[in-house]
Amino acid sequence: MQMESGRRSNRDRTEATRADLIRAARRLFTEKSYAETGTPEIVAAAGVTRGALYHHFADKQALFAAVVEQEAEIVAAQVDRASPSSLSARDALIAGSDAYLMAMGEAGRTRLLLLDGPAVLGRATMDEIDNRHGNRSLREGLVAAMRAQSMTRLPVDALTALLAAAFDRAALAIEAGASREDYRAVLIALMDGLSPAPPPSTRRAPSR
Amino acid sequence: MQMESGRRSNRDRTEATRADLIRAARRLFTEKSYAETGTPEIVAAAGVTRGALYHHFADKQALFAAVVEQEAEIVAAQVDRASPSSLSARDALIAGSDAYLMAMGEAGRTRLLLLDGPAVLGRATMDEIDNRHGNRSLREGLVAAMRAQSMTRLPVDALTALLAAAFDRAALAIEAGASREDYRAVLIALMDGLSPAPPPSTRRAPSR
DNA sequence: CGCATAACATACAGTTTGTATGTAAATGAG
DNA sequence: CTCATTTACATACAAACTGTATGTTATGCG
Repeated sequence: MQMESGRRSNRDRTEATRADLIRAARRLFTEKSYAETGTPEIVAAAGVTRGALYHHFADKQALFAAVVEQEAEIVAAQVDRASPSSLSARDALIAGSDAYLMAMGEAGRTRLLLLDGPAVLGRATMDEIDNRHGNRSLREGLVAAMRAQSMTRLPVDALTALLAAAFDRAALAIEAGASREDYRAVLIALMDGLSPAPPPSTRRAPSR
Repeated sequence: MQMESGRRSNRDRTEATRADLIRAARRLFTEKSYAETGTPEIVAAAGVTRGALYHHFADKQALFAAVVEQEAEIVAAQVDRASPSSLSARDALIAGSDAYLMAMGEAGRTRLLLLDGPAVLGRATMDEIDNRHGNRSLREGLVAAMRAQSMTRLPVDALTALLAAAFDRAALAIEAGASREDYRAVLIALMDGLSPAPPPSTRRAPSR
């Protein structure tokens, strides 16, 4: 039986401290904003000192990047889990869309990923993060749809980026109180519009 | 013949000072960023002191809002001028799109309006500004297209917001070095996809 | 066991922001 | 025209924050 906080390896200490810092920073960055959150407040919430922060991260921005990275991973995982390859291309895209909008409902997440992220880290860095996590499944879904259901041939990177931008804005609008159904309908219409063939049962059936 | 800088009315002084501050701030905010630009630097470039700044603006953020407002007006004016009502609904939308992408090519403008703007002022404020200037013509163009060419009936506000978001991301991508033609093609495809009827001469006509 | 290094904590210097206070110029009532 | 009031600034100040430099304690390892 060894003493509480007796002897920990350096790797464990580092991992724990980094996790504490990221957790505290995430909370504050989402509750307030990057600019309104000071490093003194973060380290107080994490139970360490600023020395620890600047030992593990180059600067405040690097800590923010770590938070954003982690958050993007979580969202991407939720989307992937919701759009299994067993679905048709179109159904997978729709399921993924719903999962994305749901995931972005988590409080403060839109500010983190869609407002502060691009402003603090720059669009280039955010694109890199998105392409590594989130956008991958969207892009694959679009490629699949193009092949399978003969979606109009279009530059895939541009299409992915623009649809992702639309999803992002939808998440923002919904959080701001707009109608989720309205935005969902438009998103689906935008995607269906790219298929030359009429989408299955988009015009609502006469019965009803 | 009266002395240079002899006697100026208060209204003139205010107007001139505000204009100087906004011009200097615009330059610095676009060359660097909101966060990296300090008020001492701004007032030095404007040739006044911080006292003048805080006399005319509540805080740094209010000055930034004035800059953003002015910039949004300029962009909206350029778009409106490029899409006269003499054009068909679809042609007007395309002309407006091109004008928007062109206008957003001005150095630093994307950072101002698309990155720092939303982060500093919040999406709600940016939406309000956009709806007052830029988005109005887009929205009207879409309504016209729905009526005239029978674009699919969709919630107009949501459609406007999502297409605007796509335009914004396109401007960002093009500035980052992506192919303008690729993004232009996808934007047009997205809009055309909303029309049940095949768009006029989308498959390029053999003649001409 | 003892030296090198990693993981912190503490102290410090430089900036920045917003405010409070002071001053000169313009405005307007009489 | 005069003078009191308000406006348009300039200057001084307090608080806060960021990054760095330096000091201390705990591991890693030969």
